Amino acid sequence: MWSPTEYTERLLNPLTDVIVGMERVGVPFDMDAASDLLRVVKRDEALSQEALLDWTSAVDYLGAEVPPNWGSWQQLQYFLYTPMGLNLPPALYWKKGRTGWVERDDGEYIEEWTDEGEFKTDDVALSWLGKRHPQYADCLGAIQDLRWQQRVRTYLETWLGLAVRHAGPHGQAWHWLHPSFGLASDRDERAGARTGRFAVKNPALQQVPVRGDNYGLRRLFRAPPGSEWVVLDYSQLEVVILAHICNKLFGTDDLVKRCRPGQPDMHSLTAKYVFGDILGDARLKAMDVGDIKKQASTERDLVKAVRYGLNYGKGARGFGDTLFDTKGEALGEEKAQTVIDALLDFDPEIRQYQAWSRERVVEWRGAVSLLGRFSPLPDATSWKKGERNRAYRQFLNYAMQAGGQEVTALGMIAAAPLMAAINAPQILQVHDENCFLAEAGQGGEAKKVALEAMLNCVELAAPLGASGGVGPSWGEAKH
DNA sequence: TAGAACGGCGCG
DNA sequence: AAAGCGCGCCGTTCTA
Repeated sequence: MWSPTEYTERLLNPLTDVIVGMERVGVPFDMDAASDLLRVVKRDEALSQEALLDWTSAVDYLGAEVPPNWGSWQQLQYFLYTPMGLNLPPALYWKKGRTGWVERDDGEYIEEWTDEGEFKTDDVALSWLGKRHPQYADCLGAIQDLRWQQRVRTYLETWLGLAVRHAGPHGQAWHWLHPSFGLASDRDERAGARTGRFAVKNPALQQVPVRGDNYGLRRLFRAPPGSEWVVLDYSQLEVVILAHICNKLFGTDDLVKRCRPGQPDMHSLTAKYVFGDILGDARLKAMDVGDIKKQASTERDLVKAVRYGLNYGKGARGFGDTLFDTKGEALGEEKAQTVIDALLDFDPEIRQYQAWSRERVVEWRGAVSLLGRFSPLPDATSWKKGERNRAYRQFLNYAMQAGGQEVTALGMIAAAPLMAAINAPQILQVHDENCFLAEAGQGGEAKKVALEAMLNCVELAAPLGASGGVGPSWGEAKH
């Protein structure tokens, strides 16, 4: 733990210098490719609109001349459930309204909820409806497509509107985006998150689509001719932090061992254990868990999702609603609890850490980070159970998220002078990922230098891991 | 008519 | 659903 003075001098002040450097250099952006892509997206968007127009006329929008505005969830909801007459989705897709507080027999106050309310129209709900009503699957799919296309168009228009042209660190004229890091530039003066993570705004480059992106948006963030994009990611940084914390608290090293280099992939190992050894044979059969899949993903992805959800306090109720079997039905609380128990049996340290956190959050009414920052959580002693539970979940998360941010910050600080020496400045940070711009042919060397700095910036009980890549753009630099 | 509230969704 | 945490941002609808 560091003193406030140490924290300021060794982390906050030098981090500010790195941030100022990133703001000055900017993020290279391929405007020509973006303009071309914008035309493509607009065309796709028009096709989706056209397909939907057929649907609206086919079902006769209850006599109204005007088709729904697909950007309005209220109008969409009306369209789906009244003119189209789709069956009601299960309870988990309802938006419920709070009616008040009730005192239970044991004196505990809990919130009371009503089933009356509006239907959700988010992506999960639309997918559910599409499965339940195959004859409307195309229509619902077109709505989902249109939403994505509209979103992508908005991204592109925003970036195109913000890009400026000037010479980069290696001398070439190119287009650049200059987001604000940390302290925001608009009316919101918050300096990033309470956990210490900082924000990247105008544009929000920490949210550039990557999962399921069919347009290749990250390829638009392209190094100028004569430069190369270098990216490095910490591997499961928050798990490493958790392993370190457990080692310090309980003297155990089960998680630590699993982070060591040369160990089998953590999530695959866990999946094999949870679905094979633990949920094998009798228990597996009894709960029909052999069919468990999270949409089309693998058991590894499911176990990974459960591990991260658990780390942040997600419970059987939540997992029961967000994990699905192969039939597309929600797993349910009971089966989800079985999966959770299996993972906790595999990693007893997590159970220990959760019990410890339950006590500490009440005692401290706050949480402490790896290097000693304190985050107040006064709700830990609220008379409302929901607020107490939330404070507990925030406590769980704070240790890992704040710790991860501190490690990343120290890595950036350690890398900065070394990268300056080889003319490869940092241009972006996305929580556990650092991007640099190297001179052509120097990407490999730059990657080595940055990796070394990132891995050795702090001494933890569990070893840090990272991997990286070099390429002409952000999208193509991935390993 | 500007701002707040809300749903929805992008990322780690 | 303050039943997984942390953010920013967009469009629609509500409200002062």
